[in-house]
Amino acid sequence: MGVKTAKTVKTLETRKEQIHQAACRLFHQQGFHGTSVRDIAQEVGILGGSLYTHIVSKDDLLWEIVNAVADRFVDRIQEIAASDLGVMQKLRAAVIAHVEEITRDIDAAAVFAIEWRHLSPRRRKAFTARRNDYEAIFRGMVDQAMRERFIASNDPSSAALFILSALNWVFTWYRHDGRMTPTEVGRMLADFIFDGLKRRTA
Amino acid sequence: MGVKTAKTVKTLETRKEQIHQAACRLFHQQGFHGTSVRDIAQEVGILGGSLYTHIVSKDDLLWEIVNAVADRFVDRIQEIAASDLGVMQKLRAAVIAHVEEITRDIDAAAVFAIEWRHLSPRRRKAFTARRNDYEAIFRGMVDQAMRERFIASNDPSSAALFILSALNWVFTWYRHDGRMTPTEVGRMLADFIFDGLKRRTA
DNA sequence: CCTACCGATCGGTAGG
DNA sequence: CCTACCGATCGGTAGG
Repeated sequence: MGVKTAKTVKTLETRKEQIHQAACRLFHQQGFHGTSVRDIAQEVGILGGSLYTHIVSKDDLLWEIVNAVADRFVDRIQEIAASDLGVMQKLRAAVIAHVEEITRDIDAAAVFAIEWRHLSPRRRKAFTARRNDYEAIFRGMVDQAMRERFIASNDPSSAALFILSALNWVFTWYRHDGRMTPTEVGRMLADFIFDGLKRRTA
Repeated sequence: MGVKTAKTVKTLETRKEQIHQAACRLFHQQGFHGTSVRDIAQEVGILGGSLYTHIVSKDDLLWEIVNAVADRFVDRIQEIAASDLGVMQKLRAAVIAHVEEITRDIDAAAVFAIEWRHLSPRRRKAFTARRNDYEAIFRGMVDQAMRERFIASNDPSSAALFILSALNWVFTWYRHDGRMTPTEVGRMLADFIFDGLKRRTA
């Protein structure tokens, strides 16, 4: 037994990570309530009851998944907000980061976007609060861009909702075997959002 | 008993309509697999087994709901496509119509957007085909607008996905007690999509 | 539309 | 991590 004891790259994952990955895939494909703990266990090669050595409850598993995604979103935008970029560059960077995070793991992104509704009421509330914080940072950037007269509208809430809407649906159509990288898609969407589709006649 | 025999406006609905409405609400709030046929039955004041006088199966109920929504989307865009409007006016009208249909019944729109995944495999395929047809009409308009040089990009697929993304997320945040009507939201989003958020410096 | 029921499966646990 | 099990609930049906 030397230093490289891993049989394959796959088995470097801990069982916990395997369970998270399997749960993401199944929650995305079949929905939270359409996935049984036995489905998840089977995917990692154990029986249903044995899952409970690794998880507290099915609800707790969902909670860990959506929180891991939320952590990444919040980290990315806080770093951008704290940078010394101009406000329009910050907004562009935030759009690209959002697309990068959504496409990093489509299954996890889908669970984050859709299945969080099925958290227990207490946790659903906590999740909504975190997402509101994230969106508030976004809205703050939009507001500043309006005050600095880069953005035309005077309704930062609606403009922020427009941006986030355009981004949040990406998980339904992005394909990793397509012709664009996540960053390229992010840049393209940033162009569409800030410059619009219409040809500038100037 | 005169002409106006209805006890309340509510009881004018047929039992079938009551069931559809209750199912939409519950499928949206709890998800398809998180809603039992007994939940739906309780909402209309009968027992679980009695539902089956009105529906064939739970899957069939979901199918009827998503198809009713699909019918409305397709009707609206076909009427616009067949009109004699200019291509940019058609696109604007299609954006507004899409928002109007999504906000007409938020519960139904959510089931249409999200819960269709839980249809039986055969019906899921049929649903995807219908949605692809709808999106193809949208994409055709975008393509024509590019050929007529109204739209700058030369990638109609990506531009159409951008538009539909911006619209399809609206069901998560539109509130009927908010300050804008569906048509106003549609017009605003059309402005954002085609003109962009950035102030035109011309 | 209800009563009464079907077999299957659910999330989760005890004890090893 | 498995064996064996818990009470609860699932979608759906027969017979009235």
